Amino acid sequence: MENVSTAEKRAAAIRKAVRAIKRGSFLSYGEVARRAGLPGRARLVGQVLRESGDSPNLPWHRVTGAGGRIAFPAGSASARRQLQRLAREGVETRGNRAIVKRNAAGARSLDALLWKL
DNA sequence: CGGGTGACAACGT
DNA sequence: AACGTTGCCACCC
Repeated sequence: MENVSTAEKRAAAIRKAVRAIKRGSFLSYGEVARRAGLPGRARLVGQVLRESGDSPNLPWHRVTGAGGRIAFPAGSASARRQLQRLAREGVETRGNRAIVKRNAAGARSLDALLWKL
């Protein structure tokens, strides 16, 4: 049997976490990393998604930057593709970002305050 | 070995 | 909202 490198294991954990994101919702790279057991490895998530390509098996479009920000340059083909897929799942979008739902109390996250959403 | 880079995040100004 | 800095880690010169 071939040796499964730690890199491959981590990639598998990340893809699993991404597949677990429910339709109509989205998570940040950092949150995906945390759920994959790799806290602080947000960049690794991006790297794995990039090399994983666009598989129907992997809902990469449900992974956004912090606060729903789309990681791709606004207007780029990839950004539009991601926004369109999110919108099709019922996620509200505006500009180059997905709108983060606020809780019932109307409280916004600390980051949302920083980003003036 | 050292430095730059990147589908990032958090904090400060 | 816009930058600059730092932390993070895999890769590539």
